Amino acid sequence: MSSTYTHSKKNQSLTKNQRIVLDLLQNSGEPLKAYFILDSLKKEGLNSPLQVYRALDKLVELGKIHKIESINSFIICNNSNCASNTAFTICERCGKVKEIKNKYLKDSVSDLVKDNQLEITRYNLEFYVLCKSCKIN
Amino acid sequence: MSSTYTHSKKNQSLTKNQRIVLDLLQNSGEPLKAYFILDSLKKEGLNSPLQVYRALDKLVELGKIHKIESINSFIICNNSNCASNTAFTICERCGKVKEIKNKYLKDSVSDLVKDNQLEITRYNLEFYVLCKSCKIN
DNA sequence: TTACATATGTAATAGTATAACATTAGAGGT
DNA sequence: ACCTCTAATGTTATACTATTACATATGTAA
Repeated sequence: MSSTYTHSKKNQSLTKNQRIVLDLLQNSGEPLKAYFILDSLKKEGLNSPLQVYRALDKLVELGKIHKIESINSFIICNNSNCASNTAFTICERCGKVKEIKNKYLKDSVSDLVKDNQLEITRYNLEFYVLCKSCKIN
Repeated sequence: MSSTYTHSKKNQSLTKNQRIVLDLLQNSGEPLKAYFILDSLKKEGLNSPLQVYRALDKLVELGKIHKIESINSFIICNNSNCASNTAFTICERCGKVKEIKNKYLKDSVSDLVKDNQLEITRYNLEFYVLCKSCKIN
């Protein structure tokens, strides 16, 4: 078996471990934790935490997924080309996470931090909210 | 010995554990990790992780310190009244963390997220930068 | 003083992530 | 086809971060 494993058209050039982790996150759409991913993919041949973390690290580096720091979870990227800059809303009540899609966000954000002694290389923004359905109920 | 332990004028009404943890963070000014705090305060009578985490939780709740999620560290609050909203710069090279002081930040930030289906209850913003001295060297 | 909420102390354990090392696979050049 | 280099893998062990559970003590207010 080839290790680039081009079973699906998408996610070519990924290795098998990277692809099955990405597929799981893609199919889920929700933030998943590393050890949950490990449990879910035992049957696919993932045996150790390190295998999961290595795949996750690579996928984060490629911008295909993001880590949501405050909940130690990983989620499929909902944009394109946002390997370094991320912004999420997290519902305080139900925990639902959505990636904020806003191509102008980066510029706005840069304006916020006006200290020209430093340059922003990347950012991670986590907004806690009451989501629509939790607001109603 | 009273458990409110008003040794210093500041930080009155805190318990002993809360006060020694806060004092350490105040004197340090840098982000510290929970187990580092534990080691540092062994001689003051802190014996277990839980004692540290309980003090940290309370201080975060009071807005006296903040947790920097992406580095699992805690830092003294550099503002006032920002129990729920935090913004930091973190140098990619040297790791130095600074809290962003900007009383207009909250309004600006709210404008960024224009989806009126949801309301922001709090936020945590982590900007990775090259700090002044790392930029030069 | 009673009652209640909050904080403490302690031991055990759960959850998250990386170090170290040996091995294998893929991509490019000759 | 072969060599070489880089990246990924597999495995074991361990380090780091945080919470559960339970018994005890303290502070505050009726």
